[in-house]
Amino acid sequence: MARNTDNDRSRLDDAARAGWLYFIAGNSQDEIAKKMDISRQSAQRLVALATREKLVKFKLDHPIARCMELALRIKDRYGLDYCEVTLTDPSSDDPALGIAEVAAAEMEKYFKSDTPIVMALGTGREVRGAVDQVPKMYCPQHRVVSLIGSLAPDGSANINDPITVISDTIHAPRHPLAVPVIASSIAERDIICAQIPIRRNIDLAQSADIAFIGIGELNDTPPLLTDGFITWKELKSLQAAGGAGEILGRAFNDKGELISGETNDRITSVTLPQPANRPIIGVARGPDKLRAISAALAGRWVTGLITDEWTAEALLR
Amino acid sequence: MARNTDNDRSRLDDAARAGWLYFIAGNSQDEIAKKMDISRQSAQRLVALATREKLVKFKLDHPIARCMELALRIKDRYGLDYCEVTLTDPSSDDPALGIAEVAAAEMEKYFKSDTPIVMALGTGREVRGAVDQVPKMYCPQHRVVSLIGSLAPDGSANINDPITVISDTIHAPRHPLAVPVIASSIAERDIICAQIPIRRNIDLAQSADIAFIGIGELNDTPPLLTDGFITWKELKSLQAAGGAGEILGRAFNDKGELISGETNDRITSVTLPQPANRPIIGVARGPDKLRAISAALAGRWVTGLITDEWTAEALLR
DNA sequence: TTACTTAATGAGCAATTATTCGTTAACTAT
DNA sequence: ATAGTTAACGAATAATTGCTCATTAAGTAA
Repeated sequence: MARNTDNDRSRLDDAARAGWLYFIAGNSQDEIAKKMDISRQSAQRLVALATREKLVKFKLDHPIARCMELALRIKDRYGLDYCEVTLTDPSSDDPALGIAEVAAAEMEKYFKSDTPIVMALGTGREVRGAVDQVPKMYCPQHRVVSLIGSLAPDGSANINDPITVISDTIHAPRHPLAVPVIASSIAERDIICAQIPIRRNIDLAQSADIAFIGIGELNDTPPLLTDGFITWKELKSLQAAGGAGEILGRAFNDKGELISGETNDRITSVTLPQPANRPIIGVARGPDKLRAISAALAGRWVTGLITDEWTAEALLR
Repeated sequence: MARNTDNDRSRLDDAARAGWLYFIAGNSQDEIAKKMDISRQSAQRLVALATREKLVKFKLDHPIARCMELALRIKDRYGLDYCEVTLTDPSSDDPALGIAEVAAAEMEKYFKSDTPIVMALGTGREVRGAVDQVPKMYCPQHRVVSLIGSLAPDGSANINDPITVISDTIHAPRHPLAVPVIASSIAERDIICAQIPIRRNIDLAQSADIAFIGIGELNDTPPLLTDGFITWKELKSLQAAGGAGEILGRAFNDKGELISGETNDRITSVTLPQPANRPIIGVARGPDKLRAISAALAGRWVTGLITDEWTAEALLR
């Protein structure tokens, strides 16, 4: 069990202090140990804790020519308003590595605005990774709204919903969508979405000033399946219908056209305009998602893309 | 001699790439070496270059209870609108360590504004350190203006003037004050300051939305002396008149009252309102400056202060 | 071309940092 | 109170990183 929170807090304080001395003041862990009057090992542990808990953030502030060029070409080729390309670590399989940091910086930019905005968020590891990177801020003027249900198939609410996290981070009111992602029938979907509070959130989400969404793959192990939102049979039938990817649970083919029927009819998530007519930023990278991203761009589901070097190069081939 | 710039650029690109793989992707230098197909030592050098050139920025994102509390008490005690307290590295003698990063973040906040602002800057290592930390941005809507002359005693223009640097960093028009810091006589000062272009800049600076200034000490080795702006004799006479510190070259006593006569009459720098009636942030820390900071606060020369834990504690004693 | 200067390189070594493991301390639930 | 569980700790050691130095490559001036 965890000790009391006070203890945790002061330990994090110590970690922050150690991390500061290490990264900003450039001390060795030995020096930190002396200054904080702890053992060298403890100093090491505090520094590790500070990085693990992301108390210390690293930011790369240099325009890498190759990435700039790729971003420009992607924007041009796919008619995007916005594109950001970050580096690739070929050996990492973290689907959010790099792009999460960039997406977080972009989100932060919006939050810094004085005029109130509404930000809509999807789910997925990329969006989740991004909200984790946003620094603590105080902006009660903004609102954050979910684009997709937060109830797991077993009915449990997802406490780690990006909306919950970001709302706590920036101290803004949240509007989660407390509904199952996929209803058991079309009729049920209609009933759920017709409920006044739900309806209101959906309306809010549809009028959001900016949206960040993941783009999901529909190969044999998509999160949709492994998280239990759809069955193996449903996946197979989406694939058979030409499913290339999904956004907010809605599957589309390689041209980016919605697949009709199947689970698509029972999805409760917010319907995005196609082609996108307001800022919708897709956050995705990696070989697994290449086909899905390409299809999403073809279908003009997004107006912006945050991806990595490898994916950008592949998209341009 | 330096090789061509293209070479430098691509080396910095490589450095950024290595730094990214190291700090963000968490690779070891060995792994980086393999991925970039260079030797381990080269990888190490690139990572070092990336940190040295500040391509990778470290940011601490955790409210350290002690610093928050000190900031609150300073604000309260000295009637400031704004105060930020950062950590202290007792063994470092860098006068800007820590506070430069905080000041840079604060500047960035202003620059992120869409509505055009005018930012006025003083000189000194703290302000210089801060502008060095501001990331590249594109904000031609803002203007930056100097509060103090940029001509050294020998008549040479200071290419490393904070105004020049920040103007390049954020791509905003600059308004330097191309005059000697101290004129040789009161009459000369008046003539210099009456020139139309100079006059215009001074007016602009006086209407700035925000100003960041250093606070200088008047002990036996102040930068004013070592940089040759004033003579040993002038320093002694300022000290004899009770000089406790200086802002923009103007000396004041422990109560923060301007010393009359002496070099103060020949200073060409912009006159700040006393007490300050618009946002003026002082950036200073350290035992050497304690007396000067205390005097500046007493005289209400600033509405905000960025300092460190040690100085904050000392100011509250 | 030749001599000279500067920068980049890799080897070897020193210093620092990370991990593992056994022990102790602190809390929890009975 | 007591057994059980978890976190923190320091020692030892493994791994990584930083530095020095001799050498090579590349550019520069005569």
